[in-house]
Amino acid sequence: MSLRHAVLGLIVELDGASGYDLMKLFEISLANVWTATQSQVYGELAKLTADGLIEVAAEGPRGRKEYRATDAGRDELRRWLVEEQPRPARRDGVLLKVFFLGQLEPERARAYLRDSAATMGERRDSLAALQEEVTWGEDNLSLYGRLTLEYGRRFFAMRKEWAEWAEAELARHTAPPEDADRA
Amino acid sequence: MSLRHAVLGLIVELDGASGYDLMKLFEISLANVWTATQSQVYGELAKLTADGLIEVAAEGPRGRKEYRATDAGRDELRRWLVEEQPRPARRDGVLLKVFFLGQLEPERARAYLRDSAATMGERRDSLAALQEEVTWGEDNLSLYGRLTLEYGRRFFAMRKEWAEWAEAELARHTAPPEDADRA
DNA sequence: TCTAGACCTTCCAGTTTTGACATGTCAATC
DNA sequence: GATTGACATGTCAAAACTGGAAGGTCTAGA
Repeated sequence: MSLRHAVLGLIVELDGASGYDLMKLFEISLANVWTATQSQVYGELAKLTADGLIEVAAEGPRGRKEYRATDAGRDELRRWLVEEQPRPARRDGVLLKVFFLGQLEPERARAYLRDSAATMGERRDSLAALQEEVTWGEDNLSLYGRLTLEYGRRFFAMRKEWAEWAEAELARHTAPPEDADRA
Repeated sequence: MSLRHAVLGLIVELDGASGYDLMKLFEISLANVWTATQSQVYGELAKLTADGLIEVAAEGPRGRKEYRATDAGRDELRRWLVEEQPRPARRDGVLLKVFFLGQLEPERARAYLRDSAATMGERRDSLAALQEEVTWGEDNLSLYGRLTLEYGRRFFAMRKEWAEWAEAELARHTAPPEDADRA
C-alpha cells in the first residue's frame, strides 16, 4: 500500500493540500518515483479521511477541499517509514523486450538498443538541465527532492551506458570473427 | 499487457513449455525483469490459448500440458517487439521513502540510506557471483539473458553508489559548517 | 510399503491500477 | 456576453495483480 503513503506523505509535508495540488505533485516532483492517476488520488483521499489519517481542514472556491494530516496520520507515516521495508517489485518493459530481442534480426535488435541509448541520453540530459535550472530551497522537500532527482539522472546515465555496452556486445556475437581478411 | 508477451515470448523461445516450466523461468531468469505469480501465468496461458496465440502441443505424465506457439503467436510477439514502445512505468518503493525521509530525525534518515547502500551492495555482489558461476551457452536466451543480468548488476551498483552519495549529502546538510575550529 | 518431495494444474476472493466519463466553477480575454 | 482554459471533484467498469487454498501424480529412497 504505497500509494496510500505517497498521498499521506505529501499532505504531511505540505501541511495542507487539495486533490488537485497532489495531482500536480505526482505529475512533476514524484513522476520518477511513484505515479498515480486522478481516480487513485481522489479515491485514496476519501479512504484516508474515512480512516481518520487526514481531515478536511478548509473548503475553497471551486469546491476545493484542503486536506491536512491528523496526528494519527503523522504517526502512520512515521511507522511506515521506520517499520515497513519496501519490496523491490521489479518490472521493466524495456528490459523485457531486450530479453526477447533474439526473435528479431540482429540488425533490428541492435537498432532497438541504439534507440534506447539515445532516449536514455536525452532523459539524462533533461534531468541534468533541470538540476541546473532549479533554485533549491532549504526545506525538506527541496533537499530530498534533490536526492531523488540526482537518482533519476544517474539511473538514465547508467541505462544509456548499458544500452551502448549491450549493443556492442551484440555486435561481437552476431558478426563473429569471419572477416579473415584481417588476419 | 506485458505479462502476455512475457509468457508468449518464453514459449516461443523455448519452443514448448508447461506452466510449471514457465514459473521456474519467471523465478530465475526473468526475476530481475518481470515478476509473475502462478495464478497469473496459468491464467495467461488459458487466455493465450483462447486467442489462438499458443496451443497445447502435448500432454505429459502429471496432467502436464506442453504449450507451443502458433504462427499467429509468433507474429504477435514480433509485432509487439517492433511496434509497441514500452512506457517506463516508474514506481519505486525505496525511492518513495527517500522522498519523505525528512519526516524522520536526520540520524535515522542517514541510517536508512546506509542500510539501503549495504543491501544494494549485497545484491550487486550476488549477481556478480552469478555471472561468474554460470556457463553461458550460445543460444539466444543465454545471450540476451546475459545482457539483462549485466543490467541488474549495473543497476544495483548504481544504487549503492547513489545511496552512499545521498547519505553524505544528508550529512553535509544536517550537520552544517558549525565546526569553526577548523578555520 | 510408505512417505517425502518434486511435479503440475486450477480456482478464487480481494486489492490495486488503468483509463475513461461526467460534472461543474471561476477568471480572463475577445 | 461568450468562450476558453485552468481549476476542481467525483464515479465507474475493466484489467491486472496478490496471495493463497485445494487437489492430484509420479519417483526415489528409507
